[in-house]
Amino acid sequence: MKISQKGLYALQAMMMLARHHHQGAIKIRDIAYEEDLPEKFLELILLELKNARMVESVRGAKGGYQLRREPGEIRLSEIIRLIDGPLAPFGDAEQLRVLIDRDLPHRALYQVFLDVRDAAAKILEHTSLADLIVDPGPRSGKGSKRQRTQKREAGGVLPMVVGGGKGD
Amino acid sequence: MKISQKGLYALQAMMMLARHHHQGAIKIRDIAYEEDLPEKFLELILLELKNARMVESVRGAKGGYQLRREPGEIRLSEIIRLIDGPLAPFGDAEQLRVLIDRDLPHRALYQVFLDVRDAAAKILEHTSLADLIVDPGPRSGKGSKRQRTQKREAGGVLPMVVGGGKGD
DNA sequence: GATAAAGTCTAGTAAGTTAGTCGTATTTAT
DNA sequence: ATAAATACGACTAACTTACTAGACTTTATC
Repeated sequence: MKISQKGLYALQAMMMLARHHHQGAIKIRDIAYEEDLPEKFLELILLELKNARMVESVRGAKGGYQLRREPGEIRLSEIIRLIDGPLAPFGDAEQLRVLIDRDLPHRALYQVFLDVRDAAAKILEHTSLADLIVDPGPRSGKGSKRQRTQKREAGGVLPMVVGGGKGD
Repeated sequence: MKISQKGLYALQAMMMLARHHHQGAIKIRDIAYEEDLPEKFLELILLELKNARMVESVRGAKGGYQLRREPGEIRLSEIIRLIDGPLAPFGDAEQLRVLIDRDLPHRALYQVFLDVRDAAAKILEHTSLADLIVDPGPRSGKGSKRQRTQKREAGGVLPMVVGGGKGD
């Protein structure tokens, strides 16, 4: 799985919209300005996010974009899959499963690929926009512990050892 | 992290060489034939693997390629990093660490990217060619349990829950 | 020492992807 | 009516990917 520049822009835009959630429609220009993204390109990205029903738009003067769901309900995996495709490092999960049971000599390799995609999916499906936003400004007055979104369906614990390798 | 076609070819070629380890130099044509890879392209790949000192070549008639180390000592992470670059889904680990401490508004996002790369690294650094080979033919007469390479430096257990998500 | 079988190396290239831009049309608040 | 906004199609330069071609070098064998 590779996150493109476009994918990063999408994530940044979504984070920005999450930060300004419930402040009504935000116009492209403001998102572009606040996140320092190329305006015209961002326009295309937002259109895609809209077609995928993650955001909604208000047209005309005073228009703009806003999230369609609560930030806590929007997972990073959704955004990444939309813009950059499957999480697997090669092909997609379905294809890998087929190869694992049909390509005998290479099945162990494909199983490793699938393990990698499962590990990535576990992280990205458990992290929502709400887990990323730093400070929406001095608004809602609850505590501010940073924690990870738990899954509704089939949730397991996740170990998540963090300070692993050193190089890359 | 994305594994390209070229990266897959490299892994297949290395697996083939692991299967035929200690059978002397194997010629490009035989690797290409057995793994069904484009011969001329494979040639370039093997050259890269040679320059990275993972394989060695024997020139001239009766020449070919062979692994420079035992299959159990060659990790998938090495091959993938060589051919397809860093394991991180965006940038590389070093860059992500810099962003995490300098880009305040996005640090949580970059931390997630780093977590994903750490998870991938943990798997790929603990899996060697020896863990992938199916059957070297009826040779060395020991048992044949499939297991994962343990790490020499700073080894920890790895949980590795396997049958995770369903789609991609 | 000629020949043939191998790896080495430099180029080139067609097709696809990425990261955008431009211009126009449409919708809506004032 | 006008101005402010999104919607949408078309285009493009630069880069990357997945190769192929061909000439050169090294070595075993007769």
